[in-house]
Amino acid sequence: MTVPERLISAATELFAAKGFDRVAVQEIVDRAGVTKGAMYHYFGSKDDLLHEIYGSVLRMQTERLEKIAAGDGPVVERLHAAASDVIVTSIDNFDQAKVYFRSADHLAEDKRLAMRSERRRYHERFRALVEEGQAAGVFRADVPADVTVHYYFGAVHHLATWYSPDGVLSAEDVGRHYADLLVGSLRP
Amino acid sequence: MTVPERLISAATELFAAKGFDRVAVQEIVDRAGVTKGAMYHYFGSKDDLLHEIYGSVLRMQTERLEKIAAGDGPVVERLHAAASDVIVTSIDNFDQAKVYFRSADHLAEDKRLAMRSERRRYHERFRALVEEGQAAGVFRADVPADVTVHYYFGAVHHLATWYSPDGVLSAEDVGRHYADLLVGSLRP
DNA sequence: GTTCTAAGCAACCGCTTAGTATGTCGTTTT
DNA sequence: AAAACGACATACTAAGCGGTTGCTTAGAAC
Repeated sequence: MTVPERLISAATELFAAKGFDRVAVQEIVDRAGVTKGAMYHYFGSKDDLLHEIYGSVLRMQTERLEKIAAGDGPVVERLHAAASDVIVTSIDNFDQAKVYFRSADHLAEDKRLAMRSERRRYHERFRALVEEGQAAGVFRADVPADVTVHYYFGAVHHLATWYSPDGVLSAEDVGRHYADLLVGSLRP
Repeated sequence: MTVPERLISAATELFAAKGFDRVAVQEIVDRAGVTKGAMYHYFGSKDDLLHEIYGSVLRMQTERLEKIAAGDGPVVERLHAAASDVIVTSIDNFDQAKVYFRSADHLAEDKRLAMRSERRRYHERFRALVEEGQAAGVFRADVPADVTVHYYFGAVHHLATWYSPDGVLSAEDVGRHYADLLVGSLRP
């Protein structure tokens, strides 16, 4: 691993474990086996590290969602697949996901705005799936799609709080359960 | 308002707006119109303030849940009422709820353990409701009740991130929608 | 083989922070 | 009336923080 990779990796683990504000730059560079000079050579600030982690998760999830949503199966199946996929990939990259889920408001103002628009795009792509099902009459329409999406992603974000990879539930188990609940709640 | 009340109130607003670690004790006492001497007279530490806020929300929610769960209507209605109630009360005390939802891991070790057992009690009371419905055959049983409860409280906690009291949705609207989604997802 | 540059180090700086030690003043107790 | 006490204010400290600044070194370019 190169030095910048080691720094990102160390920062991810530490941010996931203690939260952004509880991690000193010194800890990160210690774990990466370099000094602060090296870190500030590759990254402009501590915020930059967070920004990097945050962005990479968001990009990955967005890509996958768009691919799944653009598939050609019935909308119920596509929504189920998308709902399940976000769980599985979040658990597979659990440290990164934890940082992403819990650190949105630690980003500096300028970077936060940039990220927000990309996050909105993700949200709206998901919402479009729900609305498609509503228009087709296979999903209930008395709950606004927007609310439903917030509802579901609340559940997803909360994974970081309760799920443990050492427990009895595999990532696929949770993904299936969560997707079942979502799709179930949308039955007319 | 007494001085300790003003301190709690100021801390609640600031913690809700910026997060525990981003708030200096000096800011809290400034907003409360006193000095640090006063604060450390009433509270042992900055952590104590958080602990106080955290505990009061938890106590309130637990009390209300137990009252609702112990009612004598059908389990579907009791679960719906409980699910809706937690939303409405969270929004009615939005700053407190925000602090509660987002600050669990900022508590000092000893206080965190104390809180965890009380939170578990809350969680299990809710889970018991779901299991009651499963046993009665009115709820699907292929998703573990435990997972369902985590799922729902994820959605609830996420309120702090997206909901705005100034928007078009009232607390009751959101409460009804969320409860509808939960109960809907549990239909066999 | 000299020059140039990127990579990384060690030391340091200015600032902020939670917490403390002590002082003051009005009220209650004796 | 004296003493004790509760309720704060003032002033301070010790530690930790993110970030900066030269400096050294290793390898590529010519």
